[in-house]
Amino acid sequence: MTPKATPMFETRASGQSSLSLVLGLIHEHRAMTRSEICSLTGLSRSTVAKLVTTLVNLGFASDTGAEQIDRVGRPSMGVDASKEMLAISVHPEVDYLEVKAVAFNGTIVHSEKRLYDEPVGAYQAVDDMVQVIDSLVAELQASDTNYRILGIGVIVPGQINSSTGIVRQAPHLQWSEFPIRDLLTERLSMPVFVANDASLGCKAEMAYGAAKGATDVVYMHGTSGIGGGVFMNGTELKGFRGYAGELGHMRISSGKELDYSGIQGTLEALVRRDDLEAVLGLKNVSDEDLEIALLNNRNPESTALARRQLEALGIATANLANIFNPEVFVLAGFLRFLYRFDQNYFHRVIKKHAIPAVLEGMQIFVNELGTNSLAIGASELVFQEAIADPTKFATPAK
Amino acid sequence: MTPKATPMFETRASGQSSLSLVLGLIHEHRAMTRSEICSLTGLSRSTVAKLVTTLVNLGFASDTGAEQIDRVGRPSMGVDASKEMLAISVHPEVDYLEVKAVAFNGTIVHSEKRLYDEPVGAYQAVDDMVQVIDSLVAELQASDTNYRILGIGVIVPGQINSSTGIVRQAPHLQWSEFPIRDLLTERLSMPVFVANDASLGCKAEMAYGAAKGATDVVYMHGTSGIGGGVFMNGTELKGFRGYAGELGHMRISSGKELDYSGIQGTLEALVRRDDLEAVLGLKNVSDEDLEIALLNNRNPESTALARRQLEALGIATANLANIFNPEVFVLAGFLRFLYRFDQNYFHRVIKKHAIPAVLEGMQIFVNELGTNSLAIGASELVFQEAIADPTKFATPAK
DNA sequence: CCCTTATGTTTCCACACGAAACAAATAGAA
DNA sequence: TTCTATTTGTTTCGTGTGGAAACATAAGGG
Repeated sequence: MTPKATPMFETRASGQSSLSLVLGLIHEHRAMTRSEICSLTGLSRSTVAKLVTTLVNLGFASDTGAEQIDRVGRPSMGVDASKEMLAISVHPEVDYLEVKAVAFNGTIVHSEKRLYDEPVGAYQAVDDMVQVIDSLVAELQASDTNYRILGIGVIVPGQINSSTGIVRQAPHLQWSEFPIRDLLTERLSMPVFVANDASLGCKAEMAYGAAKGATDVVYMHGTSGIGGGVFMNGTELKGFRGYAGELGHMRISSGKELDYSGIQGTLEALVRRDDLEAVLGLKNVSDEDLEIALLNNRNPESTALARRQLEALGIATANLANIFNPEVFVLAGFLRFLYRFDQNYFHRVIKKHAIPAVLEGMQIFVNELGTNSLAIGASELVFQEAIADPTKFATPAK
Repeated sequence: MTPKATPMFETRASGQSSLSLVLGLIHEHRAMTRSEICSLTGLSRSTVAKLVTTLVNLGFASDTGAEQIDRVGRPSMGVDASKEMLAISVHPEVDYLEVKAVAFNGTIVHSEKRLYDEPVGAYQAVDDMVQVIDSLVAELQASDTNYRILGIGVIVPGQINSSTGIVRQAPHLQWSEFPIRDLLTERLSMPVFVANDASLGCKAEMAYGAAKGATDVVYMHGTSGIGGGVFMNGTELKGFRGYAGELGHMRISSGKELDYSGIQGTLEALVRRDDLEAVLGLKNVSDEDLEIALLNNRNPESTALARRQLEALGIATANLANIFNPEVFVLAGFLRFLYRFDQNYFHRVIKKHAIPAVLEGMQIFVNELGTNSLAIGASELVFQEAIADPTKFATPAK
């Protein structure tokens, strides 16, 4: 019964300060005027002025001159999100390692890809990451722009516990129980954040893509398996240990087909990219080529298979609609063109299996963001942390 | 592009003020000392003193004398959650209308039940509610204790849009598109909050029952259908329009059995209370009687049926575990004794269909709270609102 | 050139919270 | 009993966040 010294809650900071609020808006809009900030936040002009100047001093934003013409009244002054504050995204895959640098205003400042002929082990991959990032950091610091790096965002194609930063299982990479975050933090001496690839794809689509403006989003990404990301009321569903969103393992049929985890009748077992390749006589082709082949060669076999897969996907989608009542569904990866193959049929299946109430106003989209989507999601991992506590991430400025 | 006058966010109040924080703790603990508040919140003694006195002035708490002996140092002063601040819970069902008054400290101050011989229409039900509540209010105000009523919490056995307060569909009551909240608000001139019964059961179990302390909880309640409630990271999953959590309509089999909504192969179609009654030769018996019959008459037919149902329930649970990665599952209603019938079998089914990571540390419980669980959940609806903004709900005090 | 409108700027004020010094109430030791 | 250590309540004062109001400034329109 001795009173503990450690408080249960952070007294302040739970209340997202106005500084964070404004910084978040600037990041989201990339550029806006002071008066827009006033009307969006409800803060007074005096307060906004103070906040913006501190943000400029911290380096998160830059003051642009008076903008906007053509309206009565004194023109408001513009604020831009910083082009110099960076987050570095790291994406290890079976056959490559991709590293990008994303600025606070969303532009991709740097992008490089190291190809692998054969799979490398987890520790080797970390060595490579460190090497690539170190040389990138050196290069950036040598440049004339005053770049400052806030942290690293790692994109993991597998199950990850985001609070401990340990990769639980990444089947394709063949990593398991790998403490990637701590290893990188130690060797890079920068804040490192780690998340699942589908979750990051969803985050990016919500920020700047198909699900822009929506707060309740379910995202399904088909590669070899089917990964998922779910955001409810604007925040990600993480679950107890951080493994929430394993949508591919949902069982929807009593059939005996096995998925990659050896579980029967799951979505992943019924909707398979390699089956689509096989029926079209293809193997290991790119998404683009598979899309063209599927949409342009409509023969009875491929149509039957696509329909079977669409039915399974539709049942899963209806289930998820009943469970989550999302505003937007986003289909990415090969689900994107499976959907396009016959979207009317897909909608019919959903209508049959979902209760009508949850379908009201629900929208289904395919992903809009292309190759940079994961990098942007990973940068968001870093930036959201910085936005939550701008002063912590303050670099002394030159 | 004209700047809107209405701010997107409430500037303050988004940051749960310390006043709310402390009030929430007092409500949760029912009684605690000032020093406990200090150590739990990390607030300073001076701040806690100020906050507590304002809460006492607002009527949410009462100062008790110095308590706790047997330890060195000046004894800390106690604070009790108010016994006089009330929320009224209203529960319309097919054959009864139940109204209770719950105090801010969790005690049930009043409880009454009006039985119906035959189903009444929605408007008749509202008339009855108003009548019962009006006379209850009169009675409470006549009493010597200085009761103050903060609001009404309505328990709806059906789909409800909690933001608009419109009952979308309540199959048993045969209500549909019924704007119950606005009707009651108008006629009672008190804040009225409305929510689904399963959601309220879950809320109550999380606050004071089987799921106490957990933040990620999935709750399934079996009556005639199967209702669900999901809380992730401490907040309820509502979805876009507020219909999230329709767990009973999850499709888990390709069979042709239909559920109450005419959808095939769903959990609700496979796990049915009336089938259990039928195999035991019963009809319209209470949960208690059905539990006794099921657990004590283990014949081959009932065992086979219960196992089939347990398998379906297990698959559904595994699906939900994959999707949500919850910390705690709570089974209520007839699922409670279906689970008890053979919980080992149930666990085996789950293990077969869920990915191992999500089962780590996951616990399955049956509901602990009894008859007052829904009333407590409904009161929580009102109290949480009051806690979020105590000054708004301040009654002038006598 | 004035008037209206919308914005930036400055000053002052309210409020929430904390730190520090002091007072009070306990248990245990001398 | 008396003194000390310990814990908590109380009071005072300082700090930081944000707002209101008055004023200055930059547009467009007559």
